[in-house]
Amino acid sequence: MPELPEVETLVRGLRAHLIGRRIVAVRLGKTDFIDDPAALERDLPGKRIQAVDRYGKFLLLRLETPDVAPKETTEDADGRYSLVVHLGMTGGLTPQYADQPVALHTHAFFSLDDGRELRYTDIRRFGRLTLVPEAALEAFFCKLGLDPLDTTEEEFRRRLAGRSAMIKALLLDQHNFRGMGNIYCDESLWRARIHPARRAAGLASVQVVRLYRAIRKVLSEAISLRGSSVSDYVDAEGQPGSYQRRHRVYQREGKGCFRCGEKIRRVIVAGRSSYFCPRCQRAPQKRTGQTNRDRRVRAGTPKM
DNA sequence: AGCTCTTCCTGAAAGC
DNA sequence: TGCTTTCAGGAAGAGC
Repeated sequence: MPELPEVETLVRGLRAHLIGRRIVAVRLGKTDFIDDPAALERDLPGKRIQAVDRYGKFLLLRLETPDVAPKETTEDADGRYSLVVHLGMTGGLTPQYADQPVALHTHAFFSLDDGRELRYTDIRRFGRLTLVPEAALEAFFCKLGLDPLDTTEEEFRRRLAGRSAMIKALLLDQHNFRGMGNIYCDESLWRARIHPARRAAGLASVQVVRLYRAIRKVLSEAISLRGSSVSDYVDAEGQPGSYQRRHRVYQREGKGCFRCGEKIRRVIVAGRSSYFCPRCQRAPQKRTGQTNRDRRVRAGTPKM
């Protein structure tokens, strides 16, 4: 599933193919995951791809209208849009020659001026395609949290301070940090030796620092290995990544921990399968005879 | 406001 | 063997 390292790898690959290309036609299949299909068909043809960027797990094709007359005074006269793409679980974006066979579940074709077409495939259609005017881009992204690779230790600590939610839920929530999904949360928590169900507010300072470093290490190693291919993720050339070979816990239930040999276990945390080592990552206190009220009081803010 | 659970979708894998 | 059920998960939205 595409998370930060996979989207980053795809973005880097797409740049070589797409920058400077012009979209000449748009064809759509199923459109229930596209915010405004008519807008894509109407506004994309003629636009030139000026840049390809990533924001969290979002991919942006930055577009402009070539040779636009400055005297034109309609609202979108400068033609500055971004096609914003979220790959969801199974989304893929690959440039292909028009005569190459079309993969199943291909729902969007963007014909380019070099005879190729950029194809969007998405088996489960958890992805999203939206055309966002330049002026609305900031608002579109304003709710997203910090990029973990561009965050200081102090900012990271502050973002978790006083939060009573489980640490994994906070890391998965894109409003806190943008880009991490199930794989990289589990891998980072294993590396930091923190159980996914631990409450953020209950973590020791040293643990928070360890987590901060673990996340950055895991994400940057994953980028350098071109991401993890566990289901069907492939890059712009259709090639899989190789970070899945470095996974220490993800989908390793019952296998030995790389640190201590204990059998990796799986529990549901934040509605997700969560893999961890029961010896290296100590579970939070059991609820033995403790009432809900006791727990609320203990998790609350410290007395002044 | 903060937190947690449910829902969407398809195909692979497990269960009977 | 063949059919049915379960599971996987990003993020919006509901509910507490």
